[in-house]
Formats: sequence, C-alpha cells, structure tokens
Amino acid sequence: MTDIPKAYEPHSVEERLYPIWEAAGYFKPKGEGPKYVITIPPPNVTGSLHIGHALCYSIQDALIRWRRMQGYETLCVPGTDHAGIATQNVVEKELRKDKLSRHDIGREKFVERTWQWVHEYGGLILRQLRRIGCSFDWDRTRFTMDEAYVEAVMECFVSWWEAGLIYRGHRVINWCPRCLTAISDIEVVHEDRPGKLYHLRYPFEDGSGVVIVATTRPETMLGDTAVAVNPSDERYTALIGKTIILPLVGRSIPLIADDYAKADFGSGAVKVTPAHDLNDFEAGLRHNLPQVIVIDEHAKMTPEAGSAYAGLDRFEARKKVVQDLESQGLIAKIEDYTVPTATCERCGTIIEPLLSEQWFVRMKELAGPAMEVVKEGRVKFFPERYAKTYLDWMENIRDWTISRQLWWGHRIPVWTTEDGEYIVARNQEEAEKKAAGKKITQDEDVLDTWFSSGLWPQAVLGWPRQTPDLERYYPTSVLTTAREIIYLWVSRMIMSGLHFMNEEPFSHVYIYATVLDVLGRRMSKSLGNGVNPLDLIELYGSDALRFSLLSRAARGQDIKFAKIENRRQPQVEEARNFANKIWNASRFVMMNLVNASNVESRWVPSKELADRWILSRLNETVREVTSALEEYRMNEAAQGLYHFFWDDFCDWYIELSKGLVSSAEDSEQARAARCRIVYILDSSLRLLHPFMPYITEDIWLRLPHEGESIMISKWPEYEPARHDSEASAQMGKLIGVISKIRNIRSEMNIPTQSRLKLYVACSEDNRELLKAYEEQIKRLARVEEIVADESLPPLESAARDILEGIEIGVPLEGLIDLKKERDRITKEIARKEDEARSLASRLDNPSFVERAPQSVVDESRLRHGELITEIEKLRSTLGILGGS
RNA sequence: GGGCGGUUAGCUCAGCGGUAGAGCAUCGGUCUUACAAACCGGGGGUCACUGGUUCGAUUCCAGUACCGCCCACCA
Repeated sequence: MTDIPKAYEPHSVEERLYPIWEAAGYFKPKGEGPKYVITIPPPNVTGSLHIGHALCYSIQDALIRWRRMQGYETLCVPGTDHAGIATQNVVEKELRKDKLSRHDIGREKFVERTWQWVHEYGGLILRQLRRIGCSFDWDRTRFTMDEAYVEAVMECFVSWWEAGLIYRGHRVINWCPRCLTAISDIEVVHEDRPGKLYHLRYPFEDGSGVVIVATTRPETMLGDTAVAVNPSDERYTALIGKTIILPLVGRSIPLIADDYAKADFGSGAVKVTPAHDLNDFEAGLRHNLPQVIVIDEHAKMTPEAGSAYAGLDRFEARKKVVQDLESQGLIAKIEDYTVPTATCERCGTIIEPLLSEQWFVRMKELAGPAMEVVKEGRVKFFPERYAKTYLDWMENIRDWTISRQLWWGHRIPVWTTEDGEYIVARNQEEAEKKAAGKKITQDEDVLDTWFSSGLWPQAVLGWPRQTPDLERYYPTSVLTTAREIIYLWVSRMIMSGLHFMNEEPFSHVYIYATVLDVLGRRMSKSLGNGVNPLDLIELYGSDALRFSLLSRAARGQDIKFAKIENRRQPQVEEARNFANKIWNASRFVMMNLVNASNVESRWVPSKELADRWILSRLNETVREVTSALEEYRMNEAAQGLYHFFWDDFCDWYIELSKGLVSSAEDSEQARAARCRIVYILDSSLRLLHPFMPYITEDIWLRLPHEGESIMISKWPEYEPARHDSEASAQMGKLIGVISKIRNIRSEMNIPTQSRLKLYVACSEDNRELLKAYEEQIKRLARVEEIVADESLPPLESAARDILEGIEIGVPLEGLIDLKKERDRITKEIARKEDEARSLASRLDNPSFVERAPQSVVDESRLRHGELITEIEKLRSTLGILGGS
C-alpha cells in the first residue's frame, strides 16, 4: 500500500539529516529576535562520550532548538578543554609503551607530541556530539589552548597580577607523588580508610618523663620541630617551654602552647611537622619553627630524615620508624583507627602535603561580587538549593593554588631575572622588553586547567579582544553543568566574568542530574558499570536515547540507568517504542493523504466534540511543555508530550476520526478532517522536536508543510480561546462508555469476533452524545447496534454497568454465566460503596462542611449522590440476576 | 563533623493538601485495514517509621531509621 516502512529506522534518517542541517546553516545564529546563548561546558579533549555527557548536551541542544523555534537568535558554542593532567597522563601512557618517560624526550618534544595526539584523536567527543544531534555552531568551536584562547589566559594572569590578586607563596600544598604536581584543594578526594593510630613517647631532655603524642603517620616524626599542647590544658601548663629530645633523630624540640592542639584528642599533645602538614605548617609560622623536609616529591625520605631512612618510600619508612621506636620502647600503643585519607582525584594516589613554592590567586576580593550576583538573583540556580551550596563555599573560600608542575598547559607567564626579579608579561617578547636586556628565564610550571576554563564564556566569544561576537553574545543565557563542578568551574566563571566583563557570564545555572547505575553508584571505569551512549544509539537511535534521558532529568534528581544486557536496555527501549509510535501514527496520517487533494496543516474550525477536545488538549500540552522548559523541568515536558501523543492523540483522536480521515471519498468534510489531523500531528512534532530532532524532521518534511525544516518552524503558542472544558467533560463520558463496554466484553469472555447489541438508558443530552458518536462506539467497542431508550428493558441475560448517569446493558444471548456476572457486579458495587462510604463520612463531619472550600463540598455531595444512584441500579440488576 | 537529597506497585520512576499514576514485568484476550516495538481488559500500593499542623496529609512541619551525594586541616 505504501512505501513507508512499518517501523522507524533511525540510522539512515540520522545520517541523512544532520549534514543537511549543518550545510543549511541552521546551527548559526539568525534573525533579530532576543538572544539565547549557550557556551557548552567543554569536555576534556581526551574524552569520549559517556552517558553523563549525553544527558548534558541533549539538554542544551533541546533548549537551543526550543528557543530557536521560538524565534530567538540562538547560538551554542562548542569546544574542548586541554585538561592538563588528564591529557598529559594519556600521552605519558603512550610513551610508556615504548618504555619512555616524558623526561626522556624532554619538554619541547613532549608538548609537541601531545599536540599531535590532540590533532589526531582530540576531536572525537565533538564528533560524537553531532551523532546525538547537537545543533551547535561548529565553526565557532574553541579549544582552551588555541592561540586566541591563550591570549585570554595570559591577559587574565597579567591583569590579576597587576591588580595584586596573584602572588607567589611558600607553603604546604597538596602534592601528588605520581602526577608529580601540586593540585588544588578541590582536586583532592577525601575518604576514610582503615588504618592505625600510633601513640609515641617523646622523652624530655631533663629525664623527667615523656609526653605522649598520637599520629597516623609516624614517618613524619622525623620532621617534627615541636610538640604542641592547648594553653588551657592544665595537665601541661607546668611543662610548656620544656625541651624534648626527638627520638631516632636526637633533635631538641620545644613543647609549645597553641590553640590548635585539642585537649580532648588523644593525650592532648600533638606533634608538629611544619613541612608536611598544613595545620602544622601554620602552627610553625606562628611559633617560628624550623621546617624540616623529610619527604621528597617522589614520596621518598630525604637525607634530612637521617641516613637510616633516606631513600625509603614513605610507607617503608613508616614500618621502619615504628620498628625502631618499638625497639626503644617508645611506642605506647597502636590502635585500629579510621584514617581520613586524601587522594588525587586523577590517579587515586595518596596525597603528600609538601612544602613548596607555588602561585596563588587571592580569592576574597573576587568572591565578594560573585556572591552578590547570586544573592541578588542576577544569577539563578536551578534547582534553587544549589545557590546555597555555592554561597556556603564562597563564604569560606581559600586562596587558589594555580601552578601545576606539568608540561601540558598554559605556561605561567612569569619570568625571573638574574637578580631574582619577577617579570610578568603576556608573552616572551613583552617580557624581554620589560627585562631591558637582563637575562630572563620563564617559570617552568603551567596553570591549573580550571584557570583557563574559568574564562570560558567570554574567552570563546573573543575576549580580551572586543570582537563582534563578544559584543553581541555576552552575557550568555544558561550554563548547564554537573553538581560537582560548581566550585571548580561555575564559581570561577562568575568571578572572572564579573571581574573582566563587569557582567555575570550567564543568568541561569542549571544543575542537571547525575547518571548512576541501577545500584545507585556513580558510573566509573574502575567499577565497569558505565553505559556507552553510542551503543545505545546503535541499538535504538539518537532520538530514543535523548528522549529517554530527558524524560528522566527531573529537578536535579539523580538518574539510575540500567546497562545493556542481551542487547537490550529497557529505559531507552521505552523511548524507542515511543518513537515508533510517532512513526506509525504519522504513517497512518500520511497514508490517508496519498489520494487526497488540497490538504494542508491547518486547524479547520469544527463543532465536533473530538475535534474540540483534541484542540483543547493540544493547547494545554503547549502550555505545559513550554512552561516546563522555561523552568528546566525537562522530564515534565517530555512526559507530558508522551501522554498527549500516545494516549490522547493515538488512542482516541486517531481512532475517533479514522472513519472520516480514511474515507475513500475526497469530500470537503474529509478534507477538513485531514487538515485537522495533520495540524495536530504537525504541532505535536514541533513540540517534540527539541527532544527527538531526527524523527520529527523526517516526518515533518513528508507532511504538508511550509518552510524548509521543522528546526526553523514556529513553536506553538498557547491560545486561551482554545481551552474547552466542556469538551473534556463530554469526552470523558464517551471514553467511559467505550471502556465499560470493552470491560464487559473482556470480563465476560465475549469473543472478539462477535458483534454486540448495546442497550443504553440515559438523559436526552447523553443520548445525543452517544448518537453523534454511534459510528465510533460501534467500531471501537465492536458493537453492532445501539438501542437507546429512557430505561433499559428488563434484561435477565445481560451484563450491565453504569457511569455518569449512563446505564448500559449488553445482552449475552443466553450464554451468560450467571455466577460470573454476579461476581462482576458485586465487585463493582463494592468499589462504589467504598468510595461512597468515605465521601459520606466526610460529609457527615460538620467541620468539613463548614471549613472545606464550597466547591469541594459541592463536588463531594454530587459525587456521593451519583454513587448512591449507581449502587441502587446495580443492586437491582443483581436482584434480577438472582444474586443476594 | 557540617550541609543537601532520596525512601510511592515486583523493577525504574512521576505526582505532592481533597479517597494513588506511568513504563516495564505479570495475568487474560486480540494479526480490529498506522503500529505485535501494537491493541483491549485485569490484578498488584496502610505512598519508610513516629509524632504534629489541618475539616482532611502520600503531599506541609519536626524527629527516627536506612541509602546516596557534596563540603571539612582534628593529630
């Protein structure tokens, strides 16, 4: 009959449409409407698409497509992040295959090689984003190490330096002995691990006894330069100032008083190791203590640790220190203890707090305005609760370690002259000029990756240059991102945006759901519980994947997502089935256009109930979907569409209008009906397009349409005049009657093939309603004849039911199973009695009648009366049937 | 230690002040000319627990339990 396949075939459609869209320039900003701009969170250049990305970018594409259809001038700028440590690790791993380290080939070669890797494999994730249909402006794609971007990073550094916001500091930082670099506080992962707490005896010089200190890291005792007690701790007041001989080392160290020692922990005395613990470092500064470095950057003991330990790994050293102390009787006790452990976010290695020289950004000044814009609501978080998360952190913000001992990244633009003077410049040339002939060397370190990505919204638009894009598209509209980078990234963009642009970089921050496995665990490589979105696309198509994710993206609630088993994933399959439903409903419509003339997508006004009803429902759906999108309730938008399309449009409207729409003749009436069904379908497709771009475009183009793509068609608007509550009520009755008949059929085991005779008793208007839909009732409930009267004839051999004042009776041609029918009716009575009872008890309660809103009381009364009548009727039926 | 979420049908989740909803699964019936990836019908829930507010609570408030996330320099 038709050349349209029976099932939707996503892959050919996807491959065909994407290049057409791109070539047509639909992804580029157009028009004069208000602006809607997104600069996507740049994925790591080494990355490949995982399910979280799929969700994140599906959301952004849905938003962009929706606003584009609404007539906004839309722009979505894609790009990637050079991801310092991550990328360097990838290339180092490659080198290792050839038994080489980065040091073997040297910095220059290594960076060159990394660039090579980036050029060769780096774009992968962006290609994958095309696959899920992202309508991003690829010509504007940016990379955080592009020449222009580097300019932005240098500008930021220099400008912050000049503003006194950047300083060089000598302090204890988080050091990863595997990555061989400093990392910031927020790149450290804290977790509790089983371990031991060692209680050590430190003897006083004068032989007057010992003080006991507790530690989880005995090897650091080699670097102790004091023992601290709380000044108000009476046990020690008399001892403060005494000298202790540090065991194994023999160094004389003082017993000092400092608030930081808590009297209620352990013995109340704490050993102080200024070079290897941040607290101790600070205490050391307060008391002018020496800083003895006993652990080096490879986490091995230094010569300072003493010849017995030098060169040992920190954990070997721990064993040996404990052994040695033990043999001298200096271990008071060792107990099992849960040790808070800091590990490197990137590689999981235990962090070593190390004393070193790093660059820092002073945060307080930058944080102030960044907090203001959130408090004032100029930057709004969705869900709102994340504003508090953000503000709490900003309140307690600490300076940011921005230098990294890596080779891949933006080299710190600081040069040192022979006489130790710092020269900060945008590039080598400028630095040399400033040096005025002095010999200079550039700092070896690079900047934290987040230093550059923190400039993203303005930098991708051209800053620090005053480009037309920057002028036109800054600030952006919404940032869609993950919870865990609110501090790492979001806060820094707000700070830098305000600092350099004097305007917040975006007005909305939408924190989307985290995708977890079915057990509620984060997806990770090590657990092997990840789901590859590309496999899902392979199985079910992009639209299904997008719809599945979007229909679950509720209010930042996490999503539990199943993995693929036996080539099936139930959640995406559900969406695939929906896509197929859309396909087939459209197929029905299209089949009926083949021999019809002059059909266009247009709402031809109609007095028909079904028409009025579907138009009203469409209208409601438009409002629902639009307002849901405005508030980032993607799931509600998706689910509203699902039910409108499947339940209302497919199950009822198509079925009810089938007669006319598929009639053989090309009458004016049939034409109008076809126009209407095309209109409803067309509108539905538009509403669905942001969620399922491919299938909607493919169908839309096959329908009568104006314009060249659904992508740039107009988003439907809510029209109050289309609201029709009477039609909803009437439709409810019609649906009710048909369902009741179907129910009787099924419960009474009436064969599908047999045509029924239907008796109806009801009021005049109800009779008119049923008369008007006689054809449809006959078809949908498989009824042969409808006999309508004021009352049902006494039918001894009929199944009966009643709803909303409409009594129906279905004769069973003597084949009635009396017991079955009695059971069915008894059950029905019980159900209604339950409801009537609860309504009655409510109505009997004077305070309900007094205090509840009048409408609720009236409604309850009405419903109660209705139920009583229905129960009576059913009881008498039961009597006729000989039931008790 | 602080903060924030979650707990609703066998599973995955919506709903959030007027007697509980979806998809999948399950049971029964259908090749009814768009769709078996479908259609029709059924069964299945004291909405974690305990109090409070209210005429009325799954829905609001407080507490408890368990699960999870984020933050945190207690040796």
